[in-house]
Amino acid sequence: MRGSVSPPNREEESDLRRGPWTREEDNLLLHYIARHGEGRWNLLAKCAGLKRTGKSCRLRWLNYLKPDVKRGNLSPQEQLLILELHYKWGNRWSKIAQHLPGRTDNEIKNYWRTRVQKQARQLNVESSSKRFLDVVRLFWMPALLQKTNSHDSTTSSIPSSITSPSTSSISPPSQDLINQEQLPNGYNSYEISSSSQSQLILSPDLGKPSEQREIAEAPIRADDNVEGLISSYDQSFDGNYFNNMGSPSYNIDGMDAMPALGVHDCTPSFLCHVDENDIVGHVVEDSFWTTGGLW
DNA sequence: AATGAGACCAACCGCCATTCC
DNA sequence: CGGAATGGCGGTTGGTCTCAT
Repeated sequence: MRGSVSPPNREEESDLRRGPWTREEDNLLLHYIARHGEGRWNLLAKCAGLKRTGKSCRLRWLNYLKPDVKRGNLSPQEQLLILELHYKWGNRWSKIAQHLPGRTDNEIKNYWRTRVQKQARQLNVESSSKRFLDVVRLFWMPALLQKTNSHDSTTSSIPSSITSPSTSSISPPSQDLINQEQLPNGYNSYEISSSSQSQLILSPDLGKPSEQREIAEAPIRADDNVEGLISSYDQSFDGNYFNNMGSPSYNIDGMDAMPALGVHDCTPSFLCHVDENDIVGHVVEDSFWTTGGLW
C-alpha cells in the first residue's frame, strides 16, 4: 500500500469542503507546498489542515496556484498551436498543454469547448470531423497567422486593428488603397480605407481588390456545399493557404471568423477582422509555416 | 434598472493506469 | 499477485460575468 493515509470515512467526507477555494485555503496550500513540496496529495491535504480532497488540492495547485501558470487570454500564437496540435492529437489536452508553457490542460480544454466547438456548431459541422478540421486549417489558422504577423511585426504596415468586413466584402470604388504589402508565402495584403473604416484584405497576387471584384462568385450560404470548395483548396495546397486565381474564399473575422463562414458573401479575397483585444502575450512557436506540409 | 441568454472558466466527477505494499 | 492508494486525464457542471434587450 502506498503511504499510510486511509481514505476519509463518512464523517470526514461530510466535513470536506467543496466549491471555490478561499484565499485562506490558497495560502495554506501555497505555504505547505513551499515548505514540503508537492505530491502525496491526500497526505498533503491532511497535513496542511485543508478540508479538501487530495485531488482537489492537486487541481488547485496545477491549474491556479503554481507559479508558472500563465494567466490571461491565449495569444494568437498559442491559439494556432492549439489548433495545430489538436489536429494531430485530438483531445489529448495534457499532451497539448505540454507544448504551451504556462497553460494548463484545463484551460486548453475550456478554450476548445467554448471557442472552437462554438464555431463548429455555428457551421453545423462536427468539431471532430475532417470537414471542420479543413475549415480550421484553411480559414481560421490563416486568420490567426495574420493576427500573429500584425502583432509581432513592429515594422509591419498591417494595421493592428482591422474592422469587420461588410457583407458586400469588396471595397466600393470610393475606398482608397492606402497600403499594399507583399507577405510571406506568396500573398499580398491591401489596406484600404473609407471614411468610416479600414479593411485589410489578404489575397494571392491577383491585383488590387477593386480588380478582384471582377471574378467574385455568388455568396455562399450556410447550406451551401463548403466541402467542394475545401477540396479545391486541398488540391492546390502547397504550403500556402491560398490557391490560384478564380477559386473562391470566404470572409473571415479572425477569432470570430467562423460564424461568417457560410453566411457572408464569398469573394476571391480573404478578409480578416482582427480584434486587438484578443492579442495578449507571446509564445515561441514559429514552426507553423515551416511545417506547412503537415497540413 | 431589470432580466434573460450566452460565454467563460474553476472545480468536480468518474474512469483508468500506475505504484506500492 | 492482488488489492488499495494515488495520480492523471477527459468530460461535465455550475457559478459568475457580460452584454443585449
